[in-house]
Amino acid sequence: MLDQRLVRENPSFIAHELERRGMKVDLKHLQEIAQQQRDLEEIRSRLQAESNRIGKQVGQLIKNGIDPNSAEIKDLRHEGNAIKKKVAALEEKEKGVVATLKEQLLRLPNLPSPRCPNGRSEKDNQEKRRWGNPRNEKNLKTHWEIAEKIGLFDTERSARISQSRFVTLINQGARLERALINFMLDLHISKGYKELLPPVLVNTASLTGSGQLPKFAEESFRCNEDELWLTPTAEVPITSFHRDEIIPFNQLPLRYVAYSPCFRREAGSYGKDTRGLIRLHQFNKVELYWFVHPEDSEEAHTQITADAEAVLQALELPYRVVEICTGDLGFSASRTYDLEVWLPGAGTFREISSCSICGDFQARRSSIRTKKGKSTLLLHTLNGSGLAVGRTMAALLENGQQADGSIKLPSAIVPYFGSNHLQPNEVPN
RNA sequence: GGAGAGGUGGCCGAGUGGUCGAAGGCGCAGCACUGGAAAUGCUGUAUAGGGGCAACUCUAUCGAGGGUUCGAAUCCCUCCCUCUCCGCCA
Repeated sequence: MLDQRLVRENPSFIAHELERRGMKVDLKHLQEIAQQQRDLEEIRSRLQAESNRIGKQVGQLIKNGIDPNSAEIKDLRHEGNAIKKKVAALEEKEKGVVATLKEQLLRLPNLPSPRCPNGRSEKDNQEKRRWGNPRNEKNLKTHWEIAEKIGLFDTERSARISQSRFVTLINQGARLERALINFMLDLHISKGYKELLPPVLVNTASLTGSGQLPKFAEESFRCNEDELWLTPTAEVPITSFHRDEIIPFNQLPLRYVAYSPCFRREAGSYGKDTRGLIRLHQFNKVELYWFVHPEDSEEAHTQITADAEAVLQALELPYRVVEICTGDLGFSASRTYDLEVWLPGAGTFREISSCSICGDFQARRSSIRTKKGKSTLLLHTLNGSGLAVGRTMAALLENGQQADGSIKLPSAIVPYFGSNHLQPNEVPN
């Protein structure tokens, strides 16, 4: 959420910054509402002060022994009642104004960082660097072709269980997924991250706090009978882990790592990536999340990205780092680096991690502050995948494929998986 | 699901209609004392939004929302949450 004061005092700045995102917004109306809200509050609070004064006066008089039924007291009561009527009318109006204001504020995305490069779309994202040596042989298989041969997962039967875009991992597939989750968690924990295993059913306030609601309701699965949603990312519960808190300055930064299944409706992506592990309604992810002092957030962004990269490097997976331009920036982010892993079977780089700095955007929505001396201020939040597990498995399959149909696995995963390779399954599923 | 108890400041805990943002204690910070510390003493110690250069000041907040009243932490209604016992269950 954007600062209400900024809306009031400098709406043209906001409009200009949102234009960098490709949004054309007229904030004149919103500014008026914000101003109106403040004016109403001012008038109302002045009346309330008057009302309080009368209340105290009556109390004092009665205490001093004046007859509660005297004319003097009666007059004060009348006066009090008159003010109360005025306040009630103002309050009702103010409530409506506040609701409208909040509703509209919650739908505005974060302002892009001054460092975020301008651009209109995905096409204008900037490649920053590459790591590793991508394989480029012809006739490399896609991960779903490989997986079918080895018997790692079953999508057809999963549709029977659920719908399309769900997967059941089988045998070595299931084992490898577990191994990857544990490997990633241990790697991050060894760097000082604190592990959380949060609920995956989250309430509306949580989704609003991190920015998924109210604008992207159609992207999340919702429970019918309860005010609960399936979380689309562990970023949501982690943000709300500290909602409405003031975290002492000396406790920052707080760095969390959390594994969670993630649920996304993927509305509007029908027909895209229909095969394999790339785009599912349910997938596993290990998420990194930082709460930092505002002054430290730029540096933290570099570090959280490096921590995500460390997973790819340990797994010997070639990737590139892409800086997202203003036109492609996520709703809550002010600046983002995507990590894209090389998928030789598909012959493309695919996003496997997105590392964003959200500034005070989520902190304001979730009311998470820090305290330095006497002054409290909103802190900054950052998140990054470390990594999307299904996509990591896809990358391992495509990058590790051998001429004989087996898959060579990186040594880092051996202690977790128990083997350095995968063999085609002899037994049909 | 049934029965009961309860939600007050960073924590504990008092407060059942009148100047209560809220006693007391703990914790924390500063100062004094000390060679240094402990102990002790004094002072301070919520958040948000307005106004003011500032000192300061106004409003709101005692789980949430309504209501009664000149006045509500205190009375009434609704909801949420927590705890205990029983039932059920992984």
